[in-house]
Amino acid sequence: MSEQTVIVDGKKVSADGSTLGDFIRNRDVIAALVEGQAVDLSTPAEGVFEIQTIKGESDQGLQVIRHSAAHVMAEAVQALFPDARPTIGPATKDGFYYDFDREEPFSSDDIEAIEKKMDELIKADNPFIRSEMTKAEALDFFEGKSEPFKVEIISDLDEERFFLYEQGGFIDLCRGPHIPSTGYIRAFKLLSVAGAYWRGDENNRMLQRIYGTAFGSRKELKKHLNLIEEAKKRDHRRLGRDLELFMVSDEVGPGLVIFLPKGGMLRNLIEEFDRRIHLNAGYDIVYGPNMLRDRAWKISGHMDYYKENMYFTEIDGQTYGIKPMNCISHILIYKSKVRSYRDLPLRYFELGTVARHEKSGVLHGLLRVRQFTQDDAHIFCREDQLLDEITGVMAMIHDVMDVFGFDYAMEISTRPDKSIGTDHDWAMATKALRDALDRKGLCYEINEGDGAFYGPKIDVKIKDAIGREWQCATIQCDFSLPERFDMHYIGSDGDRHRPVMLHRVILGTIERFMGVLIEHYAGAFPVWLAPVQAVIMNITDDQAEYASGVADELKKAGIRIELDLRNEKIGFKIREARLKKVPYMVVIGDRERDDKVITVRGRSGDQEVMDTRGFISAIGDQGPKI
RNA sequence: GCUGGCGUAGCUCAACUGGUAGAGCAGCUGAUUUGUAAUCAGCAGGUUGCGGGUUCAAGUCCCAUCGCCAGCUCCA
Repeated sequence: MSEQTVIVDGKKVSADGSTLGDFIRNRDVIAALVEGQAVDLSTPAEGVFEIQTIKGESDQGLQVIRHSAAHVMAEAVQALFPDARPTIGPATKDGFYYDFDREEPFSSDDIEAIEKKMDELIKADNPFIRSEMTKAEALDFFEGKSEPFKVEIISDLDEERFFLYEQGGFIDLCRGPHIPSTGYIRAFKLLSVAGAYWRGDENNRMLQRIYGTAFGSRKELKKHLNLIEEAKKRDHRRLGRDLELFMVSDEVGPGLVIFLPKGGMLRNLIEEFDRRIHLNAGYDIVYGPNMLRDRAWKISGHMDYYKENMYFTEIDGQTYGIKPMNCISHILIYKSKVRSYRDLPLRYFELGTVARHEKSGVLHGLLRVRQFTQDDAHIFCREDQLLDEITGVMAMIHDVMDVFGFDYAMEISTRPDKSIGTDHDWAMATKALRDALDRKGLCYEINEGDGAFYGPKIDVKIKDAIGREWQCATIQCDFSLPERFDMHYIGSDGDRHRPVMLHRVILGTIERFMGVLIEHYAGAFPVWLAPVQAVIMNITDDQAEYASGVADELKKAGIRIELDLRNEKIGFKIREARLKKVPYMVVIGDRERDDKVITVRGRSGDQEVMDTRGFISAIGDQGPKI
């Protein structure tokens, strides 16, 4: 061992050391970056000149801690349940999991026992020791341990060197890096057990996945657990019931939503806004029927590719399919007469209600249902108009998300292996999608090969209360349907040409959008969306008449109000209005009646005395400027 | 659809190892006329999701079915 100097986070550190860890005297540091690569602190220091430290609180550090926690969990499971075969156990966005193959399911008692065992293992502070094997050695080793899943992983990988990590008595195949020793895990919690298919394929065996999370400190962990609790309070299914927005009924069936009066009002406000922006953007409003003869679905290809997801009925010996999409009618509208190149683009908009037979396990409140209404439109244009049209749609999406205050992420999905359309079509359309985003300077991810078989698409995702992402807006190019329905227009050259077709939604579906919206606002909708904008409440019966007069005046001005004349204390009425998240409470006592004014109390508790007219104009100013 | 968990009053939850289904809130009635997050009292509310079975006896145990929840797969 000889003295060596390494630059650690820009500072020179000299030490007699053989590993990177010898140059760091800080238990917050759990790994290091060498030439941009994350490595263990046990990595030999020989030949290393400069490192950056990775601390437990950093995103990268959390990943390392969580991944290591997964290993410790696997060790605990192996110790307690030797029959459980380990498979894989990565870190995730906010935790980790490990999948096991075991006949008997893990019970909540088992989870508790595993957690306890992990505590022991962490206390033991066993070091993570890295070693290396050739492919043959690794295969031999895991075959010897009867771990078929590891053997499968190794066989499928096209690499020669394999790395293993050992801590305590547990050895796992792993690239690393890991924390120096188990004691570096300062705060973790196991959260749930669920099934998961081996390698994510539903044809494979179902494994048991144990979810957990870990943080750099107990405080951070507690914060995270609180966040989950808070998110539960925002759950749109709970708020939907508490605020009397919607319901689902066993008699009606799963995935079928009934909107209650307040939810109906909210929906109506959203739809009115939606129609308005589409009219402004040059769309025509159209309506198609909810069921169409099977002949139409045969032409569209749905009978071949989408039949399992459709509902059918028979009328006069003819088969009809309930529409799972709105395109067919729009195409038929296009084809109802000969189109000239001068007519294009044509934009048909419909709040179209569709029905899809979703698998029972995926239904989720308003976010995943079996009958829903899309704010759907189909744009038919010439190739040279495609970029402008996509740009126009992106602008609408931007404006609408801005109105509601949503952050969103975008993805472009490109040509899949199985697809139709020419190379020219795909290249041209994919370029148009990219150019539209680039033109607006928007960031996006590319999902190679994830497009529809009939064309590339842009997906827009917004987040719900607990960070789950939901697809709302989407723009899809379609080379299939114009072909199948033999659509055309007459060009300036007098020849027939095939139009380009875009499917697009802005809100996506009204149901889902409302679900995300409820969670986004935690039920406290902005004034322009609030089903009830104000509750008028009197203090005693003496002001009932005056309060009714105020209520009439507000109602006449189009303000959505409720009149609370019940024989209850004002504190009780205010409490109720607050629980219902009503934006304004109009309090009327003797003072207000005598002075012919009202006292308006906002959500935050601030109050202002004003006359009715002033209140009306204040509320009227709060809608989006469109 | 798959794996696991769970279904008790409108809502939130009780009911020890099988032994007469309870409470709070909401609702209704009455009293109270009240100034900014819960006034008091009384009443009513259930074939324990639905259907079988075991047992002297089932909310509780078993089977089946419907639904809900978490995750997986799929998807707007």
